[in-house]
Parts: sequence; C-alpha cells; structure tokens
Amino acid sequence: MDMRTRIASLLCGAMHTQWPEADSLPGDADVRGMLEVPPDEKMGDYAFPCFRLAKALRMGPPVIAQKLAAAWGAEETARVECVGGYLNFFLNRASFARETLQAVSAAGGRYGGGDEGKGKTVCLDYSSINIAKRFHIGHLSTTMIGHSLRRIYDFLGYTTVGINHLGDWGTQFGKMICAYKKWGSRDEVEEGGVSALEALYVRFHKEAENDPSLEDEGRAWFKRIEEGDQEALELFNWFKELTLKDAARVYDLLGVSFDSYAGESFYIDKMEPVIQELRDKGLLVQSEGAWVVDLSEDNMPPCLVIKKDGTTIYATRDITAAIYRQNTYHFDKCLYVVAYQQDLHFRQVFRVLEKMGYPWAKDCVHVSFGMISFEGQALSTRKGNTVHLDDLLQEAVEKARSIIEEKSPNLPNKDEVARQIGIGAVVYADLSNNRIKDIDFSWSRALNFDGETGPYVQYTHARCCSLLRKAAETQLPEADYSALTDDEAQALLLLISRFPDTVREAAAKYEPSMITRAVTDIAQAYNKYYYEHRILEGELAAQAAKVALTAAVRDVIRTGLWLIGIEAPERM
RNA sequence: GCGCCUGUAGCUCAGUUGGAUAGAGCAACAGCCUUCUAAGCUGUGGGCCGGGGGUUCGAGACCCUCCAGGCGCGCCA
Repeated sequence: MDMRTRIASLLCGAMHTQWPEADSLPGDADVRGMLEVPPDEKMGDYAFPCFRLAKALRMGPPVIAQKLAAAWGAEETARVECVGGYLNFFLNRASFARETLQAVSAAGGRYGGGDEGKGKTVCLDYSSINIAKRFHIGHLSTTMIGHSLRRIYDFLGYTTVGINHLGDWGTQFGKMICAYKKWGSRDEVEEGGVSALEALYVRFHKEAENDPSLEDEGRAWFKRIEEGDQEALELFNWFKELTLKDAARVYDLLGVSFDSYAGESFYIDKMEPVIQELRDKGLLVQSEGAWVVDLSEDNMPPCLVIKKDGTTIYATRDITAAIYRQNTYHFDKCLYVVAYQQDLHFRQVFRVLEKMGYPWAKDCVHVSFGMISFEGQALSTRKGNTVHLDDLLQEAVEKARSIIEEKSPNLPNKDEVARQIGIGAVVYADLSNNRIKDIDFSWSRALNFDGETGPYVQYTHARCCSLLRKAAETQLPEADYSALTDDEAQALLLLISRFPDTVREAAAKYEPSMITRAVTDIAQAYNKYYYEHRILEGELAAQAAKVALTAAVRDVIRTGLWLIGIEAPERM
C-alpha cells in the first residue's frame, strides 16, 4: 500500500472513531482524493483540508482539525499538526523512505505499471501518414502522442492495437499518376523516392493553374485506380511502397511500430454494407443532391456520407473503419490521435455511430492536439514551408554528436548515444506541453539541450548509472533508511511515490506530457539532492540507503522515458 | 454569423479537478568543478493569472459577460 492510501485509510478510521454516528463522512477513496500536498514542505508532506467536513459536522474547520489530531493514533506512520483548518501530516521519514524504495525495487523495472487493463483492448489510430508525401514535423505529434499512449496503456496491462490509418485514397493519387506519366521517369522516382513524388505533385498543381484540363486527367486516372485498371493500380501500389519504405526509416529511428496499416483504401469494399445499414435504419436523407445524416437535433451540421456524384467521402470510411475495428478487435476504447481541426468531423462520426445504435460509440475518443506552425507560418508542403523529420532528426543527432565529442571524447558508442540524445531532444520537445497547445516550431527550441529537455533527463539517468557502477565496487550492508530523512531526499521520495498515480492520470487524460513533467521533476529533485549530499561517503549502511534512492531514480526515469518513447543511455 | 479551443513572468509552459505565500525552464546578470558525469547546481531581477461582474469561508481554476488569437462550419482529408 502506498503512503497516500495508507494515510487516507488511517484518517478515515480516525474520523469514524471520532464521530461514530455521523453518516455523511467520506470513505477511504474519497479521503485519498481530498489529501493534498502543502505548498511548502515545512508544512508537511500531506494535508487534509477540514473545510469540506465543516457543513456536515456543523463545526468550524480548526475544531475539526483539532479533534482529528486527537483521534490520530498512528504516530509511527506520521505525526500530525493543526494549522488553521488544515490537518498536516509529517510522514515518519525513515519508514516512508523504506517503503517507497522497497516498492520500486520489488517492481523490478515495472514500478508504476499494473494489470488493471487486463482483458481490455485499446485501439489507437495514430500517425496515419499520407501516401506520396514526405514525413515532416506536422506528423510528429500524432506519431509520438499515439506511440506514447500505446506504451502507457500497455504498461497498465491493456491489450493495444496500433493502427496507421494510411491516407491512401482520393483524387490526389490520380493527379500523382497523371504527373508521373507526363513528367516523371522510373529511374528518377526510384532514385529520388518520395521527394521525387512530392516534386511531381507540386509541379502538377503549378501547371494545373494554367491548364485546368489536367484536373480532369487526374480525376480520370483516379477513376482507373478505382476500377482496378492494371497500370494505374501498379503505379499506385508502387508509390505506396516507396512511401512506406521512406516512413519506415523514420519510424525505426523513433522506435515506433504498428499492428496494422489498414488505411482508407482498405475500406473501399467494406463501405457498401454500411451505407445500406444507414439506409435501412432510416438515417440517410437526400440534401442538395448528396446523401447525409441529419444531425440538427445535436446542433451539428449534417454528416455527408455520399457525394452528389455518388462517391463516398472520408466520413463514410471513418464510420466503416470504426465498425470494422469493433468487429475485429472488440475494443473497449478506440482513440483517434488527430489534430483538433478534425474536431467537428469526429463528433459527427461518433454521433452517427450512436444513432446507428452502437453503444460502443461512446468509447470512441478524439485525442486532439494543437497545430504546428513554422516561424509563425502555417506548414505547407507546396510552398516549401516545412521541416522534414529526416532533416530535423539528423540535425539533432549531429548536434548531440558534437557535444559528445567535446564533453565525453572517450565514450565508446558515440554514434549510438548521439542518436539516442538527438532524438530524445526532439521527442521530449514534442511531448513536453499539454497536447492541446499549438506549437510554433523553432530550430533553437527543438535543438535545445539545456534545462527542461530530453538530454537533461537522460543526463540525470546516466549520472545515476555512473554512480551505481561505482557503488557496485563496494559490498554494501543492509540499508539504513534513517539516512534519507533530510528534506532533499524526502522531496525526491515524494515525487517517486506519486509516479504510479501520474501514469494512471496520464492514461485517463490521454496526456503523455504528464509523464514528461514527472520525470523532469524527479530529475531536478535528484540533481539537487546530488549536490547537497555525498552518496558514496559516510556509514556503509547509510551509503546503501542513498544508493537505493539512486537506483530508484534511475528505474523511474528509465520507465518514464520509455513511456514517452525516449531511450535512456547509461553513459553520455 | 454560429460552434469548439486557447489566453498565467520578455519567451515556452506547469499549476495535483475549488485550498495555505502563483511555480519551473529559456533568455539576462552574479557565483560554484584537486571530491560520485558542470548536458549540472546556487543566487538576483522579472506577475492587476486578458478585462469586468458573480458564486464561495476561500477563485488562476467554477458561472455570466466582454476583449484578443487559433480552428471549424457538405460534396478535400
């Protein structure tokens, strides 16, 4: 049992002994939620605000605090003190240290994890790249938020399904083929890969401005894809293959993987029955020549399902995909990690599913995130106003490499570590703020290695590892936890003890940045501790305790970094 | 026009679901390496928490309203 739960339970017990006949007292879990951390450590480690009981007990908060303090009988766990309407708890520092560190060590690298998700499945739709477009900074958030949430849910025992819902359908691929036939060559595309495809696409749009007939040709080529024309299909599949190969390089660097690449084209032959179902259920109505689901009673514009020309639209595919995923994976939750521009779209899709009578529609969640701009301007592949992820990662790795050369010239695996640090910096920057915030990409921020950054946390981890290597040279006796009763150690222990709660909150809010913040706070607290205390000096039993604290910090940082998709080098 | 989101230090952001004196990092300046990794640590300055009302013992957080910005509002995805 962690300390917060224990305090809550003991306090709850004290309440019931003090006021046996009161019937509106909170339970253990409620009390746990009400416990808070005082703004200043001098005021205690946990605090219970008695204001909330004032009405029910018809007593002033300070009186309640006094009475609770009198009924508190667990001095060996914590000492209590009344300050106004607050009952403040001062943990028995040595036993708090012992219990916290033993919990971390007993978890064997899984501290903070759990099995509450056992038997439950979470589908995550993330990254979802477009065919024939290069991977750029606009794709980073969906990729890393999705990847991180997947690891977080895995860590809590859920079965997860990572889905890359490829953008591999639509008129643009007809245009692509048209451009290729007109100006491209096999050799050129073979050599240039996705960049060459992108260049062809840009050229198409430029030329189409003066020659509108190109648009028709593009549409004609798309029609040929739809009809299964061999040449069109071959080219289309080739483009897709090239794109996936290109993306695989980036995914490898980021450590990201998927269970399914079922994108839009996967659903083209599965939409018909869904459309029929919508018709049968009387949900489809004709409007302005198209077929829509009316959502006016939900205060939303109608959801377009079939266009005037009889073809389907992305909402149709998303509705079909959701049903397919439920039938295939029987998900308990399906997360869509997609930018907030799509907010209305998903609200419409989920509402249509609900109207179709699917009770699991409420388990579909749009995990939205903010826009990325570059130097204050909207990203635009066509205008060239973007940064390719390749270039960004390479730049970051090179910078890491040169810093290593300067600070750790004797490091054995420099390239490997440079890769870990460079990528860590980029990923950390992406996952450091609440996901709803817009990001204006800047090179200096993305490549910053000082302060609250990926390298800072990694550095702290490496520092712990270094110290533990040194500590291993000496045989240490059983730890004397009374060596960890100082303020710095206690502040650190408190952060460690809260980590499991943070993991759960991050999962409940779909918010990886909470983990980023937690590991940063722990790293800061450790670095402070490190400068205030000599770890490998003094009594051996005291050293053992300080080493155990260091090992716990290393474990929790490594776990936290893993959960946000960042590697933790042991030396740097 | 309607809907959703955002507004906290010069900049980027936290703020434990309504609690005690609003916190970090970056940038600036001043210190700390013969001692376990200085990618670190310490200190200084910097705030009508967008404005105004309201609810409450208590509001950065909740309600109303206004202001500013972003996004969206059928045949692209």
